[in-house]
Amino acid sequence: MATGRTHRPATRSRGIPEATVARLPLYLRALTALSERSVPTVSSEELAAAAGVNSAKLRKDFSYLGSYGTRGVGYDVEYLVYQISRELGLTQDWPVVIVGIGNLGAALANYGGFASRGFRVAALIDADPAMAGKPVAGIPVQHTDELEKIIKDNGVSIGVIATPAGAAQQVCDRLVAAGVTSILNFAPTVLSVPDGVDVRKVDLSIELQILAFHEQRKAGEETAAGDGALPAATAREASADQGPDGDVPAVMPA
Amino acid sequence: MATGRTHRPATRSRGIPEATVARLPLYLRALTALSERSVPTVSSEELAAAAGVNSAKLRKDFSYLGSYGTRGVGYDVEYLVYQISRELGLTQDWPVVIVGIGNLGAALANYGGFASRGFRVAALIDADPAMAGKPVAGIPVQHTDELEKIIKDNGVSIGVIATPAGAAQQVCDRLVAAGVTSILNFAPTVLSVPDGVDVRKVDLSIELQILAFHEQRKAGEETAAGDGALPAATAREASADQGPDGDVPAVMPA
DNA sequence: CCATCTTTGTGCACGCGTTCACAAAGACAT
DNA sequence: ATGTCTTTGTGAACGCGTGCACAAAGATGG
Repeated sequence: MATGRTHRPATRSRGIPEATVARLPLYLRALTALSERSVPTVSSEELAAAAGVNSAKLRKDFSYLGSYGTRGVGYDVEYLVYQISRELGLTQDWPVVIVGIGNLGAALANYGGFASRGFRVAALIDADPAMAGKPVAGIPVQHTDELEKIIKDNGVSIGVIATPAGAAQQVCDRLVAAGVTSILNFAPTVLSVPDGVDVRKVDLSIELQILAFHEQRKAGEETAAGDGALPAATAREASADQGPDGDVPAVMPA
Repeated sequence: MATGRTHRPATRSRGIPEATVARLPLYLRALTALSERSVPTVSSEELAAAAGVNSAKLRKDFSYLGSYGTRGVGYDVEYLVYQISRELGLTQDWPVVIVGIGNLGAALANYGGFASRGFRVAALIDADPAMAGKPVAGIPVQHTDELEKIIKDNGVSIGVIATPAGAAQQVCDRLVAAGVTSILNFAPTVLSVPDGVDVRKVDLSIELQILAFHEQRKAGEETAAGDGALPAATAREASADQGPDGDVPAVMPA
């Protein structure tokens, strides 16, 4: 033992684990619901159940933010909502641009989830000249030529890419060059970006394929209940595990 | 103490790590692109670059599937496409139902990614009677009343929920009761399902909030002042985050 | 003020996933 | 055949995330 290895090179102090960050929005949602019902306090057990996680995990997550609970009582809902919102940076306004106003882009523009939590759709951008000026979700679509100007004029740092795969990297490059440092990518492509730029991808195709894998597994277990000779173990499988982990894989088909 | 919990001997053999399963679709997409360009073989290094992962990780991933590579040469593209497709269960046809044909549901229905890889939209279901019969993406929308019948008649085991949050759990329960054992959930809700049912969720709001967290982190490192108006687009070198501790004051509001 | 009861915060151990580094395996040239 | 060169497949170490189990902290009641 005495691993004596480098004890904390850095990455601590304000370093909240990525897995925890990914769960904060989940807690926030549950807390907001409680807040709307005017529930004053909530225990880790209750909140964990509402968020679909283990209570010990939740307490540990909160411990990274500080000690906001009261032993014997629980957490103050309003206070926690504020703390998490602040930690996630939702107390400020984030202008967002959506590039690629096809079916998906339009759906995103109409998605109420944006406006509700500090996010504001600053502009909709599409490469099709015929789309220019046409209002989607009450916002007129602008042409790709305006991309750089829009980003700069609005101080946009978060961009959403909902273009076909072929255009994604090019759009990404332009967004980054114009100053965007966080990208949510719905296109089925692996984007390459310079250091300092965050990319998260969301893809239906990958999610479905993962489901298909497990589905096939389940189907195979029933019919082939011969060699294993360890039937009890099946319940342990991946069963009803909720959200994946810190990251959401994504890849759409061409 | 001394719980000495027996370390699961099972979960091996056919047990491909979840993290690996999540990457297989990524490899498959890269391989398909190579296949279309008639590239016969590919090295782990090249394929890893195309998929955006580490080559050692890729090789280990493939090692769970078996030894499909040739040392000194690489992997046979076509063969690997087949093996991964088979492993993911994509060599068979998966009928899928989409419930909730709003903006998002319609976008999903129109999404070409379904048909392209073993997935077939068997039906579109919506609770609004006015939608019934109306074709979306060439498929007539059916009313929720038909849900159970549709599931059973088509042998559907995978369901996509694109309803408002309030209806999601109810729809989920009905899908499960009718025989669906895999669910892709787009509604911002934590679904509770019985053991044996897989749920994967895709949540735009959460993804954006995670981006906002990192964005705030980046912005906070430079200066506390700056409101929007980022200087020239030289967002290139912002890396080196994780500044030395003690730089972030613990603002404690009243 | 003390006893009891509830719930937080966390030390600890465990298992999974990632990465390094290298021996084994095979292609290819001579 | 033999040697060299390329690339796979994997043993081993490491670090992160998870969950248990419990002591500390504070509320509550007498």
